[in-house]
Amino acid sequence: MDFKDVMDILKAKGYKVTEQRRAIIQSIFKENRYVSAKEILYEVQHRFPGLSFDTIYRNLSILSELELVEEIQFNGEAKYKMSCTEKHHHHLVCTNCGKIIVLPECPMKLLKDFVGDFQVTGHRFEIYGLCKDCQE
Amino acid sequence: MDFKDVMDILKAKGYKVTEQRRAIIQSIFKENRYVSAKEILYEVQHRFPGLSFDTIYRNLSILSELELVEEIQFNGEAKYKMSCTEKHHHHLVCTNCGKIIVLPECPMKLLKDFVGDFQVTGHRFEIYGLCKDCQE
DNA sequence: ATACATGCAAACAATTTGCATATTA
DNA sequence: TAATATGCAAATTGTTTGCATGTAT
Repeated sequence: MDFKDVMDILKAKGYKVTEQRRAIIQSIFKENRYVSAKEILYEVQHRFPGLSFDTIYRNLSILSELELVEEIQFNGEAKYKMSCTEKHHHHLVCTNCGKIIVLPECPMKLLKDFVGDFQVTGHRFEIYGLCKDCQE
Repeated sequence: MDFKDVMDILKAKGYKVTEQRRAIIQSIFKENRYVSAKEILYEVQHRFPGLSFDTIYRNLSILSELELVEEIQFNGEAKYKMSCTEKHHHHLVCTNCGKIIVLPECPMKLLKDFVGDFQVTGHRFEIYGLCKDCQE
């Protein structure tokens, strides 16, 4: 899944291709890590000085609805990256810069038998740390 | 670790034992699940009609600092439960009422070899679902 | 032309802070 | 009495919404 695929999905759903939308999505794609609305704004404002948070949030909300982005909370602030479409997997996440590394195993296999009478709707597994560059 | 232990730790750190603090901490203890600041307020306001969010947040912040509570984010809202002191473990969490069940395995054992040059500071593993009572 | 997008300003909700007063040790 | 806590009000931060205008189809 690349930039063009995402835009095609949006088009197919009736959403329009605007300069701002392209810039926002490209900006998220460019980083292989989780970015906040604020980081996206700073990035995109170079080209679109008038661009504001509403537009970013509205676009993030559409992308989220269509599951085209993955969302994570870092102390009360949401950060986003484009969804991976490879098979189900988990991440090692740098808590400083948001950088991610894909983990090779899903731990759910260990736990199939322990959910009791819960109706499982999802799970989250993330390892946090500092990447090489952020270890100062 | 019970209520008295927590109060003793606070006392030892120079924090004072007030009626409100006791009520807040007791209210979190009483529920074996994650509760929000709002839920704590509603609970405790019966006995302390004047009690306000600032006091709850200030207390949660102290408890968090001392790692006496565990925190989780449910769509932008923080929820808390008293820390478990048993050995390291993970939870099955009901996304509707915050109820938790302790899981018997930590998946980190599967993944020791894959962290590369990350300096690991922590990990999170949670299974989400609906508990029996919330499946309507 | 019509529907969807944007930008502005204003609204919101969760959380935090300054300050005067009250309470604990 | 000295240090910490509380309550109030107001500020802050992240996010959302109403509305008029602009732009893509």
